Amino acid sequence: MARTDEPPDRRAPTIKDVALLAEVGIKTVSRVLNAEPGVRPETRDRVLKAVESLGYRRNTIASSIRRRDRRTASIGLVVEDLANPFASSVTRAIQDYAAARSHLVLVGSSDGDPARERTLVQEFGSRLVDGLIIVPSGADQSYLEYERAHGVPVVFVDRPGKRFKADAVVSENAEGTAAAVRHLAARGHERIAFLGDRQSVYTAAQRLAGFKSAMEALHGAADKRYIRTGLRDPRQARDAAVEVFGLDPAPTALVCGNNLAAIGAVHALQELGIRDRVACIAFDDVELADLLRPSLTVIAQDTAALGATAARLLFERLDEPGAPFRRTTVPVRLVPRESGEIPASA
Amino acid sequence: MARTDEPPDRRAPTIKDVALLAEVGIKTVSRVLNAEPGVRPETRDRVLKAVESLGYRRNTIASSIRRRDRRTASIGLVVEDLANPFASSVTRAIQDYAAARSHLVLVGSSDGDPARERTLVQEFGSRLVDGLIIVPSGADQSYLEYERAHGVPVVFVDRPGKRFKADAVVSENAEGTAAAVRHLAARGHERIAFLGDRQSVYTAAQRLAGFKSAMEALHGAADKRYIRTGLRDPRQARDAAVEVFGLDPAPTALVCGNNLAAIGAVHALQELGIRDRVACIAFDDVELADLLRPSLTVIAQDTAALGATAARLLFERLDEPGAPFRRTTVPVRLVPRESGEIPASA
DNA sequence: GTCTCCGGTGACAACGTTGTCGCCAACGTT
DNA sequence: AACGTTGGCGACAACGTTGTCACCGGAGAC
Repeated sequence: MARTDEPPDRRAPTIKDVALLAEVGIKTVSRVLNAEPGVRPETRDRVLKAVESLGYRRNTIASSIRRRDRRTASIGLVVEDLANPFASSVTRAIQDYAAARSHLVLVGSSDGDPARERTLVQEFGSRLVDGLIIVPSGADQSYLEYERAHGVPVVFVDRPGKRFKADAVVSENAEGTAAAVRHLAARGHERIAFLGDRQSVYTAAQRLAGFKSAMEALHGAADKRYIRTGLRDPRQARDAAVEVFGLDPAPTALVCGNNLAAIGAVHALQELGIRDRVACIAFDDVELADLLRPSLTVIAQDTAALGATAARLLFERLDEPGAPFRRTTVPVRLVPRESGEIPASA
Repeated sequence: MARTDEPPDRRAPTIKDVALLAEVGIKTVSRVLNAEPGVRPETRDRVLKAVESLGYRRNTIASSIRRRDRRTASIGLVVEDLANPFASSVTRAIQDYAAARSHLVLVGSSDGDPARERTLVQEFGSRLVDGLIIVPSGADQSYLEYERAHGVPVVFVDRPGKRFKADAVVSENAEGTAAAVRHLAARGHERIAFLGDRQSVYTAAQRLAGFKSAMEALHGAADKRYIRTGLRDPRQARDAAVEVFGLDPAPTALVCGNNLAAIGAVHALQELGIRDRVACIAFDDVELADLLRPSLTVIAQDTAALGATAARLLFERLDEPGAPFRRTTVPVRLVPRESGEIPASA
């Protein structure tokens, strides 16, 4: 007995259905849909009417498997953690750029795990993305040769990849911390502490390097006891800050290498009751930074530019695969608020 | 003359290449890849060796067009603005749930524009996503009937859809603001102000409703002069707060309907110099809320649960298309900090 | 020895689309 | 009148995969 309780037509209409209804060949439908020449206006109208009345929608992925360029009009993005405001802001900018070129974005979070990053890239690859934008983790992105060999270009964002040359966009990290140091020095600070992430993370290393070179230019050299790295979360940053400000003499100012360090550090200063006396500048702008007391001076990254540039580089690479690789930098901006203005004598 | 400067083999290897190398038929390769029974272990090994040596990777989308279930192992997600921490946090939770089932997530931002939402859904549809998770905007989601008719289930998150019945997960918005009111009332407050978004936004309406009913239960009714809605950004919220706290008698406490309103309101209280005297509870947790002085009491939404539940509902719907629709609610949590403890007499 | 059955396998169609090619009618040119 | 050209169009192959089916050889039943 025939089953009649099935939904009548689960399948979406295809060009075959359209062709049948419009009484033309399937190729003519394809021509109309792709705006190819060689179709009489009245035939075109018949096809469009059939498309309309069936609610036909092109099957992009079936089309892509047959098309010469194989493009799926989608790109893959790997960030460390999409829940992090830095990542989500960059992602949003990439989305907007991609949308303007009618592309969709597949997003995955690697959590800084190279294996997870690689898995995501493979999953993207098997979905035939046209290109990849990656915030690289780990010490080796050479596995990406496979993607490139098969026509999938890669752009790195936030950090350059390792063992794999490709287009990249990064912030001017070293310049940012250097500017922070100069800003503090101009307020009379000489004993400036630094709290940062693991040095294996590109941005963390760059920011410390900028800090050190600016300190050297001013005072000969930075005091190593005031520099703490390898801090992965606010808790570790807090503990490190408590230690550093327990030194004698204690620093009079503090530069934080990222927002997690900043959160921990402000907690520590609060607990120690010296939040009003120690100058503080943090990398990454944070929501509400201007509502803290004292409000927090930050080195803000231009996440919109970071994302938009990464997307631009990718699309330009798609348009011109043979062009030389480019590494672009995006300026950071010191946003002066109260915490950076506290003088050394406080 | 033949062009020899082309890359030697841009095309990724296919099962045909694998079959050739392993000296088997393509169907046997397919069997091995899909772990179908009926392949001798030694044949299997030959195939796997060939897969390995060619670096073969299954073309998921070619496979999906032929497969009976047509699944592409990808889902589409429409949020309002991915750069918003609420959205990115929910997205991250959905990603994780999807990844655990080997699914990828396509994400788009609607910016609250119903037309954009619809465009995104269509783009997702033409990429053959297996399902959709949507934060709906506008007054009519009935266009989703098309997707459902063609086998693409929909789950709403954060707000229910309008004119379209589907699974949905929302926060206990009304309970949240009601709890805030009760919390303030227990500290002696009777004149409590409310700042919120446009009432056409589901969550904003729910939160005001919870506020009003709790006020009625306590004091008979809320004073309408203390209630301001339609606030779209921190600037408008600030202005409204300045007006409300200029009234005589002024409110002694404030409930903010969302984080943007909270930011504006805290600015206003700061400017008016009454930040230490007016109690304040805000919907949505914000980074650094605990570092403000006074630290900000909030009604935190469980974004992780919201996202995970949405994903779970979607996958369960995929597994069982005929089941009755479910609307799930996720509890909110009042996080007591300093600003909620300020007594009415302050 | 013949027949049946079954595990293992491959040839081929099919998915929805685009690329290639050739057909037909209408037209202009010799 | 015969010929080439052109615009408009459709038949069919192909993309990389899975589904259907039939084939082959050997084991077991009679």
